Amino acid sequence: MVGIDEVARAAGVSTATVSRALSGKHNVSDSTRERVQEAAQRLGYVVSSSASSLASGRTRNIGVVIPHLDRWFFSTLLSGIAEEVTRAGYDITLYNVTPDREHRRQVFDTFLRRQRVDGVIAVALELGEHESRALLSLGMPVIAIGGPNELLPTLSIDDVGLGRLATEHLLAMGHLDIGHIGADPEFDIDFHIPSSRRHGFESALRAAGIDPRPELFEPGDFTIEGGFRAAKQLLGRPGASPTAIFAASDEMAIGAMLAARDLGYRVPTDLSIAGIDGHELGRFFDLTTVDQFPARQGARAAATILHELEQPAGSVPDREELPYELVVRGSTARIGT
Amino acid sequence: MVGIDEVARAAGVSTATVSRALSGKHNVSDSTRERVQEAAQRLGYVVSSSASSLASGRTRNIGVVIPHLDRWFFSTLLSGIAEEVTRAGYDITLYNVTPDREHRRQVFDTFLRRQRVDGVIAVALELGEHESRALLSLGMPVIAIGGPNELLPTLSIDDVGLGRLATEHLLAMGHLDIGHIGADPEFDIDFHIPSSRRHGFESALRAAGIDPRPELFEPGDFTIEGGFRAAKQLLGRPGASPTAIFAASDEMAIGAMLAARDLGYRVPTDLSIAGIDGHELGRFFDLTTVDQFPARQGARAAATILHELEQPAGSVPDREELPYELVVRGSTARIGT
DNA sequence: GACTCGCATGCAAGCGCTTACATCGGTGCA
DNA sequence: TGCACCGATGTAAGCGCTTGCATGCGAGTC
Repeated sequence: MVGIDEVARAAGVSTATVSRALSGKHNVSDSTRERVQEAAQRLGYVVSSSASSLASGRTRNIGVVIPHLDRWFFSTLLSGIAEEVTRAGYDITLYNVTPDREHRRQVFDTFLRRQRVDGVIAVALELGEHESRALLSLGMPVIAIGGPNELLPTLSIDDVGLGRLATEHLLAMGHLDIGHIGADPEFDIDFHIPSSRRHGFESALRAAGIDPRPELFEPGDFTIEGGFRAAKQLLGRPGASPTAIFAASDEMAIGAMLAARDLGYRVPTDLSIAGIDGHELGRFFDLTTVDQFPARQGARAAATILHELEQPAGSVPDREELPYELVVRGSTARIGT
Repeated sequence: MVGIDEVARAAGVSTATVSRALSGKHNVSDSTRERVQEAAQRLGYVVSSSASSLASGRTRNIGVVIPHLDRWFFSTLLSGIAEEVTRAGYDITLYNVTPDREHRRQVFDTFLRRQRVDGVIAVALELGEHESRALLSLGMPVIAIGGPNELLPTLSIDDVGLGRLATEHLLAMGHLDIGHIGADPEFDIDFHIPSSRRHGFESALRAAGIDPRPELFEPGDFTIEGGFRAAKQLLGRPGASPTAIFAASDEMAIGAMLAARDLGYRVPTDLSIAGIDGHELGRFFDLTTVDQFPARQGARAAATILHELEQPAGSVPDREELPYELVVRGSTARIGT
């Protein structure tokens, strides 16, 4: 591996000048810079990140803490982060936290503290106080996407509003008997998103003068299969007979569509179905949804961190709301049409 | 941030001993090691990866070069890598190569050469000679998953065999008129997997004494939607009338199932459908497939690299075949049942 | 013409670890 | 008892860069 002194020799300057020329500092004459760049190019020189990091204290690397890699929402979000981060010439190192307590503790207390990264993006994790403090104590820019977090700067989405918007859409189409597939109350302890959506659902109903009926609710696990099972349950329940279903995720909504079809319902003629997320399959299934633009969420978090790194002047804003948008497609219609 | 000398002072030993104790070297007495560990724990000391890397030349970090983060196959594979790598206490840094030529060149010629990683896993990329050589010249263990590659150690899957196996299954069920959704010949230049599967398909037919009929082929883009479109095309074509369809991916097969249902076919009574991949949705759609275990592919590549890193004795085997397995479910049946 | 100033460049001291080598007590054996 | 040997520990020289400070030089100022 060629080192900086070889380049210095080749360009006839000191290593200090090579370092300055290559890292784009402004106090190098143009001619020198060109000569250095040409020499570096010719010799195939690339700075060693460990040496550079040690000397400068900057790694040009962003840590991403993420609970799942193989779920659509997360991988899409990660993709958004990756694009933005790569564009800025930074690398990404991945910390895939599993449900395993011990491993999770290790990520926060050890892995992230190895000074391998300049900043951290924590994706859709419900962080405990210890974990939040661990992130804070890293002494570097940190941003959380998702759950509200008192201690950390957060890019959060209004899950109550998301649920309300989807429900209001169904109400606006004249539906009064709306089923809901969502939060299993069991999970609520450390995963609040689904129950927020459910609150949005119920508050929209109440605002329209409708009392939520327990028999119109069915828990689901956020997969297509789970939505399918839940919808069969809901639609088969005596006395339930909803004219619309709001599922707390697009994957469950798609499962519900398939279940409805299975049971002989025509969507949307007999049953309207709406979801949340903006899943890529939504277009294919012609699913009405509230899009939350996960790729853009990732890109935005990345941009915020990068900005903070380049201009430490403005600190990360404490709390920012992410946009969402109702996308009306063919799975919902006015009642009775 | 506490440094190694604080720990040394607290434990009453030299920094050398701290380093040895913490990195699990064997020439430290048990009592000293405990004292050091206790002190490190108490002070919250974690070694700085850049300092450690610079001094030792080892980063404890694996680079993963991957073309998509948001496609099921890739994210599942990545998930497999992550689990294995994390278990060994290594980090992962992600190099998400995009179709952009310039960016791609940068990844191979610059990013990977920053000495940030100890080894590289290149996932399902068709690497050009320049790129292969760039990886080789890194002077570290490298492994490619997917395409056959003359120059690099490869974990490859027999795509011809995969296609043949799926086809043989359909033949064994008595099908003679088998449609195929797969390789768009246009893509063949830098993406050979689908055409290998197609070759497998055709060779199985020929071995059974059947000549492939061009009207029973339709290109697809590996998405559900693409499979849906292709199946409609294929099933609507006058004179085609297949009794079975083999799609080169599960996502296309699922699209084909939905299209068939749309057109009034009963699956498998009127039409058998088989795919390839082992997609998580396959179980839900009761899809017969040839599973290629992507998560295990990732885990295996990771294990190979890690092993090589720990025991540089045995070098990475040049070429290893990945296993695959026919999973028969309800989407295929004997003809005429 | 002497002096100041600013810019380009060089010098050299680290950044925080790892590790080859030296040192120092024991142990075991003749 | 003396000597070789071995395991635990310390000493200190880097690892390959970055950057504060010093230097030198040409231009601008009075």
